[in-house]
Amino acid sequence: MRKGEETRTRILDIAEAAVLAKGFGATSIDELIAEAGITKSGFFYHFRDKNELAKALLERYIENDERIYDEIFGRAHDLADDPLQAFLLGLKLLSELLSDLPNGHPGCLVATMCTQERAFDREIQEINRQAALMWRRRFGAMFRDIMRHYRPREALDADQLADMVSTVLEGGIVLSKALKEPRSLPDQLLVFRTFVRLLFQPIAQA
Amino acid sequence: MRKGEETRTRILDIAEAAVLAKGFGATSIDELIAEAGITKSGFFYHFRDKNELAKALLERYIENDERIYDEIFGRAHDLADDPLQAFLLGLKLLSELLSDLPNGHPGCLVATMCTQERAFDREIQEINRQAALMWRRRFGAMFRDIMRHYRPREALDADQLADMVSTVLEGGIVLSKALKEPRSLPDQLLVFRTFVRLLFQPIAQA
DNA sequence: TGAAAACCGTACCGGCGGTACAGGAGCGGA
DNA sequence: TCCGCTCCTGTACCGCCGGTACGGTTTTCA
Repeated sequence: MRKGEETRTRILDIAEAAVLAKGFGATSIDELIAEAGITKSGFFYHFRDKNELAKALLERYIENDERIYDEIFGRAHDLADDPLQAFLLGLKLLSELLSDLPNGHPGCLVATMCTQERAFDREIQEINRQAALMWRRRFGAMFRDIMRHYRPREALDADQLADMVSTVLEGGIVLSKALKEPRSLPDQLLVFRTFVRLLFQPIAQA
Repeated sequence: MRKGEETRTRILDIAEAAVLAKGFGATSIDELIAEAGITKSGFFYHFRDKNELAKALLERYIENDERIYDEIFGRAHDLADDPLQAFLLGLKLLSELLSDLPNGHPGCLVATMCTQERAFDREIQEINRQAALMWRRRFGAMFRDIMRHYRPREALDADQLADMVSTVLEGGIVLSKALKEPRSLPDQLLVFRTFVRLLFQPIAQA
């Protein structure tokens, strides 16, 4: 029904913000229901327990994440025919999008859930793993496409390069938060972009 | 006194492992004292509250971290005169050290504490920030030294390059955990190493 | 040997995750 | 119109956990 979905979404919205700000353990159900204006029974009507909240939160987060990547790199591929140029443009668009977040990136749920591994069940760990594999497939395909047109100056594995995108994003988020410098994340992404450009730059002749 | 220090260290050892495995919130004091073989009173004799435990944990972790970097890059600088070769060697040594960890990297306390930001007080956030700044200073100095001898193929800021080391390490840890592939972290470090080598590679002439 | 350090034991508090269960408002369809 | 389903509310309760309070005891070192 409509009403139920709306309440459930509201709980997820509130929970996501709280979890990214304070961590999962420090986010209490009492706090969520107070902000959502429902009772404890209402909460447990929607989620069997806190772990199921985590699962729903994670699934929704990953789905949204994928949508953003689809959009950005889709647009990049529309604007540039060449796979390398499209990828470099995508990185730039992503960097700009991250710059425009007023308070910096709110944090990655995948990261928060795997820094607290054993606090969650195996199902969640598996969802997390699949998310990372999806990133690898996505960017791996792009690098393979690039490599069909450009010869890299150094022999690097497409999957490892793909993982580098995730690494820089996750690491950049951590560093931005630690340093309290929101610019670090988009900047790091641009540094990586320079590396990629360098890697596929044709050898200058004459 | 001596005995007190030993008990305190034992608590920290147990806590560190538990926090890295389950997160700070999911680590209970009851659990720690059971494993340490002491009582609750004993715990609170050593630490005023859980936050002070976190602080001690973080400080000890960072200290140890710095010591490892000192050792590895110190050794690299002993083995290679050239600053670039020394840095590249240091990255390789670090990658090898990370490969040799049987169950992969246990996790970075700096990362876990900043993905759970507001669960801790400002003092801890400041310690975290200082740690990230120390990394920047350390690697920034190395890159500046390298740049005095090599002209980079692309104009990149030494501090941003320094941050890239932290980014790759932190991101690699997250990715390794998410994928459950311990090799990812050392591999990512080697990919970064290739990028650095590429960046400072002299332009080939005929 | 004596004082300080390093605990132990016990009792208690409030918050939180979670359970159980009864009941009720609203709403759509037969 | 009333049945039944969704979507909750209200109340009571449980055990774990962080934390406090405080008196007593052992251990250690000067």
